[in-house]
Amino acid sequence: MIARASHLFLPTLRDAPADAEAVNHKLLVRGGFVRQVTGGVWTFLPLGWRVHRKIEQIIREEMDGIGSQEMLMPVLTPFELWQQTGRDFIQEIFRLKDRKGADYVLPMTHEETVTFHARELQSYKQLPQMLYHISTKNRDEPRPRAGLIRLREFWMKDAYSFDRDDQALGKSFELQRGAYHRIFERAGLQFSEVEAEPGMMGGKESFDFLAPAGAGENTLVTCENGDFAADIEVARTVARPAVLPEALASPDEVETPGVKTCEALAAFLSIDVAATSKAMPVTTDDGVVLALIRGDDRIEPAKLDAALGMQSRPSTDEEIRAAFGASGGSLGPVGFKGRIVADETLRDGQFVAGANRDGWHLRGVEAGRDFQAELADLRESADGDVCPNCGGKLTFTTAIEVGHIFKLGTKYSEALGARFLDEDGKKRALIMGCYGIGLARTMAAIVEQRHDEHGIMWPASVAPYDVHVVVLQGAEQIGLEAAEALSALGKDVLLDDRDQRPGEKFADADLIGIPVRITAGKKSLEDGAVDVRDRATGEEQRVKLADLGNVV
RNA sequence: CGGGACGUAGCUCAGCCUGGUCAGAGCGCCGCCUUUGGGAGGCGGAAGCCGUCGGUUCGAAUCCGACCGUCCCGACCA
Repeated sequence: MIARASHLFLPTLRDAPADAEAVNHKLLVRGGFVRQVTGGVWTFLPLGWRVHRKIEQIIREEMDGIGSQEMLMPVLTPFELWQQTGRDFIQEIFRLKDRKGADYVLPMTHEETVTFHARELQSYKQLPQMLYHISTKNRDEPRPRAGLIRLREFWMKDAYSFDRDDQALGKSFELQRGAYHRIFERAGLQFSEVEAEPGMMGGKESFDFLAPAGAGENTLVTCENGDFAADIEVARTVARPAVLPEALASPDEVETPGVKTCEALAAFLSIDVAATSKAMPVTTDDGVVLALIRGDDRIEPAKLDAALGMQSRPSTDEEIRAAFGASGGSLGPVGFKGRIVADETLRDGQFVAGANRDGWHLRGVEAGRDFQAELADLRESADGDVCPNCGGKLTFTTAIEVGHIFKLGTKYSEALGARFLDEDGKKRALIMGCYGIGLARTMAAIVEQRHDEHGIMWPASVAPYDVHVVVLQGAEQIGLEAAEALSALGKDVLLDDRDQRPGEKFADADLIGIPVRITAGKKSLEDGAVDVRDRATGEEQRVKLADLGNVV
């Protein structure tokens, strides 16, 4: 196939839009792949849609390859289904009414709908089943951002597995996991599979596929020795040991006028900051809870909520006053009547803590002796932590969550009554798993990972065209012949036949990032040949038309 | 939803502080000429309700207010 650039809607730009910051945003807009219609809502222009469809096709092939069956579920969904599963409270769901006043949602995921259909599975003999579809999702995002990374409308591949028991679910899960690795490898993406938070999905086990990128919403923690990778929200890494002062037989009150932070406290007492403790009061549905971490740490909210088993938010000044009788800066666990959750780093040893009296602290406070607390991993992994498996050095990388797989269990099947008869004649709820991939995010991640100062460098597997033939003046004939020869070999060819200056054509070619560029110009014409250039390496060689098939 | 920045031509921006030839530039676009292996050059041209509404003023892109929108940080987040 040959596409003539002179006829395409391919609006490349010399400048990036002023409000673009993320690399994927700048390059995809400049290259004429996408345009924003409004916040978080984008059109894929012809070139961008070709890439999107390439990614889609890779996913489709790998899904089909593990026996997952493609179908298509509607976007417009009765709200009633979401009420039945108890997800009607989620803020991000787009809601609308029809003219009769009936409620609908534009869902961000299709558990409800697919489970609605799964009610037709009635016997263990029909299991296992894996169903998927690739289609539009909507989320009423409070803040879309970073180009194609956080959108209000996007395409997703979501697959769902239905099994009779946990063991069978394990098998489905492994099939999906394998397919995910193949999909991202084929898409030319560098990624890590990590343990993750299930979030609003519910369920027990979940893994994220994180692609390191210059822009992204996740932080990937990896060990230099390759034996550890986790999202920072769940990373259990090892903190540096604290230098603790001599132990005291009981807590000792010390006046600390004007000391409000742990750093100031440590300096005032001439001790290691890690020998202090930081009190973080949070408010939950059950009232104020004290979260306690080491003075040099920050709290990881996702871990805290997981430890609490409920959502929390920082307490207000009034709530703190009422609960502690003191203000922030002098809070501590000793004498606090409510629930206390302390980080594991505070399990052993004595720490300095607030005295719940403005301007005073306690030295020699010991968990278990001076206060009772639940111990949990609450701290955010920090620079200087080491690998929990081997003690190796850790690196922290911004990453894009391109995929995620969950073991859901029976949450949706029970809520919607999707049951089957097992061999023993008993009715059981289907055991479900769900598996998602964000298409536009994957595309954005590829751009983030594979670009240089001139533009994108698509891997061949997802490039919008296989070859970019740049025709310069005086070489129109051989350029067309080259394009036709490649087309006859089954290649998709973008033929730049525009009446533009060479520099402009080359710059556009670099920007668009098709892996192979062929230049037909007077220089090569003298040899009856064309110049074949690798976009990624910049290597160029002169090739006779007859030999093109061996090179491209 | 909190904090910050911004909104002038298709894109990037100047002008605003100090109201009155301020409707401007570069790139892009259209026509002609010239040029052709890394965004050349010349001549001519089209193009903006200065985000919207309201207020102040003899007069508003410019000052004030409200609203809308976009981006960034945070909150939030399959």
